Amino acid sequence: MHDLTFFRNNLESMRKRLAARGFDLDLDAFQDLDRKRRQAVTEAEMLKAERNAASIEISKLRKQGADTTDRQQQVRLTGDRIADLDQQVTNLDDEFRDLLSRIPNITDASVPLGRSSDDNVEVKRWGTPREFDFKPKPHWDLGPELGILDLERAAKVAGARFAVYWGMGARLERALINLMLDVHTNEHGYQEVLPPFLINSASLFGTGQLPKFAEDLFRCEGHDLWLAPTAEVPVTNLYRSETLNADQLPISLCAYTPCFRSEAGSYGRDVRGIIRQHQFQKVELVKFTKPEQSYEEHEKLTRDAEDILERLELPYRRVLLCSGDTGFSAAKTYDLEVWLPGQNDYKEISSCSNFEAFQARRAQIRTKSGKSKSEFVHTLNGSGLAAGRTWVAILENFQQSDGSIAIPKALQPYLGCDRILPNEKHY
RNA sequence: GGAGAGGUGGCUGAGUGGUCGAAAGCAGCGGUUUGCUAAACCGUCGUAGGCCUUUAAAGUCUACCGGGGGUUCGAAUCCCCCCCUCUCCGCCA
Repeated sequence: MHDLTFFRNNLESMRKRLAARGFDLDLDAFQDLDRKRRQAVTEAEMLKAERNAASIEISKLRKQGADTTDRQQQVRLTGDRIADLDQQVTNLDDEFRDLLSRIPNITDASVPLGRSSDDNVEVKRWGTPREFDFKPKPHWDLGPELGILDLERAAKVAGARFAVYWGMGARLERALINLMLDVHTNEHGYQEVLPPFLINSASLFGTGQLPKFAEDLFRCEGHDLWLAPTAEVPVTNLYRSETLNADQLPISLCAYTPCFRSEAGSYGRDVRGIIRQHQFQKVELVKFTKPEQSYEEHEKLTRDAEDILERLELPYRRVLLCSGDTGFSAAKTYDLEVWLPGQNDYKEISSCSNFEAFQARRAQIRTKSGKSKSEFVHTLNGSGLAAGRTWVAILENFQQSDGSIAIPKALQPYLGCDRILPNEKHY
């Protein structure tokens, strides 16, 4: 959400910058609503001042023993008009807030202009895709053949876009999560948190998923609770409505959580395998920073995510999203894409964003040092990494001609072996 | 799920219908005093929104005592609903 005063004072330039990311701001609608709201507020407040004065007057008169019935009757009428105006103000406020809360963040100056993912800019490439002396298989063949991935039974138990992992498949997922958490907490300076997986509407509003993207979420019937689509939501909202001491910033947190997404509108995309699931596991990195340090921390956070890929010896590239492809709340986003031999392409495995004050303003997360006025923090987050897609990358990149999977050195202590062989107990 | 207690400013904590945005204390900030520190003393000290103003400041008004509704000329205070915290009981991993 934008700062109203700033937005109002810079309407034309905001309109242009929003257009750069493909959002069409209706200036007339904005100004009209803004003007109507201020009119109603002004009128209601004038009447309230009048009523307050009259109440004090009545109080004095009654102490003197005067009959105030008529005066009370008059004020009562004023009260009715106030109630009427207050209702108008409430309605206009809601409407205005709704309008404001659906306007996306503006992108940073370093973000290239563009309309779609075609205009994203590759800024870096690490590792060389391996040369195979046989035709590499996609994970949806490898997993079931090894008896470690079972999509049929997942469909029975839950439905399409769910997975069941057996034996070393399950252990591989757990090993990846443990490796990521250990590296981030021990070597990158993040504190681990384990947040709730169900979250309320206020939290989703704070990070920007609501009100605009409700259809992407799963909701618990009869409760104000939703399944978290990413740990970004519960972790960023840990400090909702709080003022953080500037000396403590930046605060770096990492969290393992499952993530639940309805994937409405993704029909036909990534239907094979486990690239796109209703549930996937992820280790998330979240930072709260002072405004002036957020871009430096954004680079660091992205490097922290990349470090995991490098330890796992997985070739990847870093892509800077263009204005049109950057998400609703973000000012700047890097996607990390891992090489998947089975798809013969790079595929998103992490997304690292700087939201500047956009989420902090929605979630009321401030910072204050000494006597300076409090200001909104900047929030950042990134996957470090999506475990499901890392699982896929391990299988596809390290598959052997005999169908087994070699395990990169860094992961071996976590998996307890250097190779995944066919699961003899998968019936 | 049942019974009870409670939610007031950064914190502690008064306040049961009328200048209460709210006593007092602590912390914070500014100052006086002081060889330094400490103490003492004086002052100051919430947030948001509207009006005014070129912006800001100042000024002024409005709102805010967990959230929402109601009663009243007037609500932190009375009534109703909800949420949260704590204690006990039940249930449960």
